[in-house]
Amino acid sequence: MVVDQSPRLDRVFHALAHPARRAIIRQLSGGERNLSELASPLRMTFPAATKHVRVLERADLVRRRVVGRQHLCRLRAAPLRDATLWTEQFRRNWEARFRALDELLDEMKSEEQPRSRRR
Amino acid sequence: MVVDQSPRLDRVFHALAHPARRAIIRQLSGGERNLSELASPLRMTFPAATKHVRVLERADLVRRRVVGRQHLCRLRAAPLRDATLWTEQFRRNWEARFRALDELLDEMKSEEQPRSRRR
DNA sequence: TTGATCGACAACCATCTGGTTTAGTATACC
DNA sequence: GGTATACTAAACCAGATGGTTGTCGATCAA
Repeated sequence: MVVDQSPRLDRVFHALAHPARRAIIRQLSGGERNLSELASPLRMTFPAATKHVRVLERADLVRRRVVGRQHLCRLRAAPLRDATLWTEQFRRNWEARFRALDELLDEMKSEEQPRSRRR
Repeated sequence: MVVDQSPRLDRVFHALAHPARRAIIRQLSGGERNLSELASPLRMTFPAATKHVRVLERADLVRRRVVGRQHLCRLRAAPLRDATLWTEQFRRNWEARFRALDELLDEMKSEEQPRSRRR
């Protein structure tokens, strides 16, 4: 494989590369939102905001369902996982430098579920 | 914070969004390479390839040192860590969907260092 | 010193991005 | 019915992106 051809990853990383789209993701991590709710905190017009949502949809980071006149959006976790796994694969070769990351992730894991340690 | 203003993350995710640049990163995960080595497997001209390297440098994913007429590039892990941490922060809200990721990461961790389990 | 190699730089081009404004459709509400 | 609300779609624009070709400088090696 000469070049890492993966249009899916292209779209995911590209979607994450804009602050407005990361802000949308952050909002959606709190649950479903309609387009007006997503657009209002962004410093741009409504059509511009919906374009960003569309970019997130193309990356499959967001799915929408239509309820009446509202378009409710929700976050999809799988592409975030793919992005993480891509970066994580280099940890093998860069272990020393990544040691701090391991500890951070372990902290996050234990903060989030202090009761049930898996494995 | 209205919008997730972080030009550093912008640059990192943008750098990761092109297959040629991911291929360069993959090559560099095997150790230092000069520009010719990085460019040759890519299906494009040399100047195009060096532009991609420059994008990676702007994201601080790559640093170069000049030795004679060769420019040796090496990977920097910190920005990859930042990217991972950004996506990981949503795992709290999407735990069930991310459970599979935890297991995969644990597998990678144990494959890579089967002897010393930290913590 | 000559030639080959490694790389920078500039100019150019097509396409994509990220924003706007304007106009239009469909649903909900009084 | 009439009006506000939620959203789409199209046209337009400036600037960024991703590629090319051509020219040049510096270093290594014979």
